[in-house]
Amino acid sequence: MTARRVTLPQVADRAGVSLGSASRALNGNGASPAMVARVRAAAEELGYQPDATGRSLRLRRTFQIAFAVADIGNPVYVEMLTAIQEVVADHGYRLLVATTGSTTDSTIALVKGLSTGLVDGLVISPLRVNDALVDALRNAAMPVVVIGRSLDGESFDSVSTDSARGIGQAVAHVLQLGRRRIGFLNGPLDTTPGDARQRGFDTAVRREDFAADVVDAHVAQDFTVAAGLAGARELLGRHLTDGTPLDAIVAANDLLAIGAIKAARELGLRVPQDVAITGMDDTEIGRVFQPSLSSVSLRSSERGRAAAELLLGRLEEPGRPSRRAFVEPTLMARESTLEPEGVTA
Amino acid sequence: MTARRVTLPQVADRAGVSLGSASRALNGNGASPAMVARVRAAAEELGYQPDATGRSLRLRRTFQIAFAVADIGNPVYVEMLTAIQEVVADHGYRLLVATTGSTTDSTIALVKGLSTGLVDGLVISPLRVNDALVDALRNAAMPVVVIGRSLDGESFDSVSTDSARGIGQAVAHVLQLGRRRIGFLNGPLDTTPGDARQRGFDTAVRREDFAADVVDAHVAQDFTVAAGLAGARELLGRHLTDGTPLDAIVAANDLLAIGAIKAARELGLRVPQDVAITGMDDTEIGRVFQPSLSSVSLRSSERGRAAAELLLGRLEEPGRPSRRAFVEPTLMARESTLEPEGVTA
DNA sequence: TTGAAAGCGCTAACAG
DNA sequence: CTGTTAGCGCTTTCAA
Repeated sequence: MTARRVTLPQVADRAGVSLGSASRALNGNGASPAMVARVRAAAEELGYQPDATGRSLRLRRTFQIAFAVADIGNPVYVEMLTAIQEVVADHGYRLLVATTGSTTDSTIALVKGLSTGLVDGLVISPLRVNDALVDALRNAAMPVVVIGRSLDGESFDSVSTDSARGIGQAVAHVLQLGRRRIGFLNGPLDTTPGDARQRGFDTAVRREDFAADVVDAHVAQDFTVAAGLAGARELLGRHLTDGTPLDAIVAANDLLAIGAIKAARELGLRVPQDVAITGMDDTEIGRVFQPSLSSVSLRSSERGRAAAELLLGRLEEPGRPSRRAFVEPTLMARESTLEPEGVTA
Repeated sequence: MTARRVTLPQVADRAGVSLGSASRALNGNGASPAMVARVRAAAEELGYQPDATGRSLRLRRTFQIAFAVADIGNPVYVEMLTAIQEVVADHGYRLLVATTGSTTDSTIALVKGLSTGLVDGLVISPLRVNDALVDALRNAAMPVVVIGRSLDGESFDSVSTDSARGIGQAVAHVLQLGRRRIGFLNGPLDTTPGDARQRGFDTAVRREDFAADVVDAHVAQDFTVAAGLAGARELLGRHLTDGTPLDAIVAANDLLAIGAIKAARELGLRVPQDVAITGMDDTEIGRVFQPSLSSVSLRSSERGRAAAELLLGRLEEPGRPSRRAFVEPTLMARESTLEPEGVTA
């Protein structure tokens, strides 16, 4: 183990040719068939594996891509990660996982740390954004693709979705089911998704055809099940006591929604009969949950794949104008909003 | 964006000192305070970021480590990934995520591909193992830590657990609850975990105090919810029809167990009243599920952390004898086996 | 087509 | 303490 590696000069020696010829032979540039054969044989014999670092230094490319998110544990990011990994691996790139932390400062530090030539490009999905971060991204030493709000006008390649509209779809869905006392359970408002989803809800409420009698919004501490549980206890609880029990909760993501289902159960409410609950992100955990969770799909895999493809495209053609991919949200109606049986329309 | 990067000679020039001095000043080796100040200032001014590739080539270290698993989407691996990422980031290393695929051949190819000097070490959790893979791992150009079965006697650093024993704990648990018709729902037997867990179940069944009346085992196609659902339908179904309905299912992981709960519901069985169900891995998805899933914790985070620490330790002290970390399985009893209320023991 | 040589950006050994 | 120089492993000019 950890044996001294075989280098190209050694291969050249063994083959009795020059270093340059060995390189050319192995990389399939102008070399005679005989040369190729000799060098290949020598390389094989010695178990030669070209050194990635030497190669990178010379080529000024590392064939590495980084994916940076606040928290890799989040199922949404895992989906993106999987998709990105698949795409870049297919193109001979390797994937570095980086954690931004939850602040813009830590994100900026990360971006700077990555700007050291060790990756050829970066896919980032920042939770919070400010001007300094946009600056850091613009000055980064490599191409950047942003997943999320498309920053800074048109200057970055980006893939976005309209989660505000997604919230609108969820609201429309519960209204259509006849629900009239609607709670919105959001995560922190100073995050990109929290902000967008809040706007989505506010817009939905202002629509002419918004027919609810009771509307209430609550901001949970975080986009997690635990925060959703606590937040929904509060949200559901205050309407139980004031005599306007909510019959629907629209949650800003699946984890919050699952927390809300648990809170509803605790309070003796049936889901969906007493209270319909929707999530967002359409994660595995929601699909598998009992009751299965109605959720607005933001197509995380697709966004990941699109981001990877944008990045690879730019690496091939650095000067091209920036592009923006857009993914439509879609509501997936499941058991957490649909009455179990014989609803006779 | 993608601006030409500032190099150390440029910094040296700007500071009016030699290249060597600039390097020393920045790396905090023997340099006078005045020198350090000048160089720092120049570096700051130019926005100098040392080039990772040049550095790596010279140092023969990349400060990168790789984590390789069959499928990063699996919650267990995500937990490990998160833990590993945390540890290595704390020590200034970066984490590369690699996918082995599900065969030994694809895993071997990956290991060889990683043996090109681009990572300083590898943490791998192989799903399937054979001699060729062990060989490839032994000949890898960098230290390897194996999570899972400790391979090849003592020669690798490894972190393992006793999942066979964990299955024994689950069996003991349901027996203690008075269950006497027990089904075992496993995943593919040609995998390391499938094999170990099967042995665990077989051993449990042969124990003197094994008091069940009915014992049956079923192998699902995969370690997934879908496979668990299909497998449990079959397993539960055949005992419903033959008049020996199972009152407990021990599943080989949480995803299978959740599939089993869904199958039980479909068949009109209450969990845990009619059939108690246990999982393994103690994942978030199981903890959050309704009913919350009794599961044998294999402490994935801890195993990830331990693996990362073993690897970092070896990088500091390459010649040290190989070590093995061991993590005890622990049963976490939850609602999927515990009667809801007032069991008056 | 081949060989010789330069050089990517960096650190460390060697003189002074 | 500082400057000069070599060299990590590789690809790619430049001549022959």
